[in-house]
Amino acid sequence: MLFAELEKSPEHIHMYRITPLSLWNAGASGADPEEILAFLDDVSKYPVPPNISKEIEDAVNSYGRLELISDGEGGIILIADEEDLLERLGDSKHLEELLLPEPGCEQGLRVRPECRGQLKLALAKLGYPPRDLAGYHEGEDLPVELRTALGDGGEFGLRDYQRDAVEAFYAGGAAHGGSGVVVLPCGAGKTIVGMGALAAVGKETLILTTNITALRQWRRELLEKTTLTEEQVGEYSGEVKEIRQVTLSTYQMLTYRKSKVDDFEHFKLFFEHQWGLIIYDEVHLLPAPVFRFTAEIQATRRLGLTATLIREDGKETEVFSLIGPRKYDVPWRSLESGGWIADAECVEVRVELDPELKEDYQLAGRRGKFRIASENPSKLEVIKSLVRRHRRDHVLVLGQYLDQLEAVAARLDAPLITGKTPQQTRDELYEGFRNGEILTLVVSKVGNFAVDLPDANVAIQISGTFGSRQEEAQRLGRILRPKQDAGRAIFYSLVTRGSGIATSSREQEFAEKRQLFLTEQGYPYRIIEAEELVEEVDKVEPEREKEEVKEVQCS
DNA sequence: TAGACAGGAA
DNA sequence: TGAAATCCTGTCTA
Repeated sequence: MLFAELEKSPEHIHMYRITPLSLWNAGASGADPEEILAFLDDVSKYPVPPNISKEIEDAVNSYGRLELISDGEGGIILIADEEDLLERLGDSKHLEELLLPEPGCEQGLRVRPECRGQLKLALAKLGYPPRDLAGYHEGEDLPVELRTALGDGGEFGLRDYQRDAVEAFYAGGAAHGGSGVVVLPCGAGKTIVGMGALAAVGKETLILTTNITALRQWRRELLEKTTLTEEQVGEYSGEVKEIRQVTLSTYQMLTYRKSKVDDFEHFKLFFEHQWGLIIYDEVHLLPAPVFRFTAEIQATRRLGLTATLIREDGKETEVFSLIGPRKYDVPWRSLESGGWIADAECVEVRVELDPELKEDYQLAGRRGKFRIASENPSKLEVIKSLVRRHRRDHVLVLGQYLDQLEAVAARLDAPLITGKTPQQTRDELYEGFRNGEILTLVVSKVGNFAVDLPDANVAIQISGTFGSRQEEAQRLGRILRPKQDAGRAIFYSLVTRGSGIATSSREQEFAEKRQLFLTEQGYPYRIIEAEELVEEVDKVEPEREKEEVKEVQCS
């Protein structure tokens, strides 16, 4: 039962924040306020104050007090569970332009159909997110089935949680099912859920992704795992402009404008076909203008897929209102126990700031401090030790600053991939990493989004964006694909320790924020001191290395 | 007509 | 808070 978000997690304490949005999501997924209150009473030292219980109850129940329904003739009516509420809304200045002027019908307020999205957003801001039961336009039929058996005899079917996700999304069937967000960790098969939804809906579909690699990956998987043929799947990108029964495109394509004042040229893609379903891949990265488009196509079924609903820009309400409520969510840890994703351990390594930089650090401004702490050269030694300890593992070194990454790559004598690296070189390096010729790979921010980045079992994060929880989740996801030998995955995060007594560094503060999401998902961070780590590696590893050499000689 | 590259956008 | 990466388009070259 998810009805709160982790806000802070200082040692041994988790601080959750209960927000209207978190309660709406709970309400939308069928949570009972009684259950939530019972849970709170159960874990509270003192009884929950009555006014708080009331607020929680109201918030959970406020999702669904309003409903958008169809009048059967193409019109949309807003109805409420109480006359008063409806009256107040009818008088509201904020809603005036979104409703039709005539009082119209007995049941409720008539909505301007083209304002359906905006109205939902406005009502959510007023604290009454409506349940949208106004239905969807049909869209062109497109019978699709998942190939349940692959040619090589391997069974391919939906895993239980994937089937549950599809069902949760499409609950209510053709009339009502069909808008919402499914939250699944990287590597848990979000594309499969998308295909399941596509098959369930059985209509022409538009799929939007963040980049071309993801687009191609979708295309490949669609052709491999469904009955769709090459002729039915089209790519609408900078290179190719096909519009087929299933069309794949990128957000950047839709948001492209020649200049700031021009129109969005490719917006028409939304109206080009009678799409029965739109799939938003990585919905947490949805660019702001796409919300505007989405507000205009509320009569089309929408599925949002994401590993984390967190948006660093705080546009969660927009996602909730315009794409739909959270329909399905599994804690990462529970997929781990099912063996669908690898066991992972998170370790924060605290590193002393290089003495020569201490003065600079003191004098630097807020952002200067973060940069100096992030690029702390003392991290080099620690990285070296970690790589030495994991010399038989597949290690990814992830960082934010190019200078720093170059220094690390040079020191480790490992290849570096940045945004400037040509695709061909990337492919070669990825291939080398995949087949074990390369054991350590240094990767810049490209690693956050590159779907083709091979799996590793050890990740060392040496610097990252200002407290981005999303990035942290993305990076952990890199090592979560289940390993054949059931080996454990380890995620190291290097953080410069605060210089003063009992003060944290700027980097530490951000690191704490970054770690929230993982803590929420059940991945606690173990903290170790860099000095101890280096010492231990220096003590233990030479012995092991000798043994390894012996083994090699014997064989 | 493909590939390389620069420039703009968010 | 700021740096880095990406994609799309248009132009130039061979």
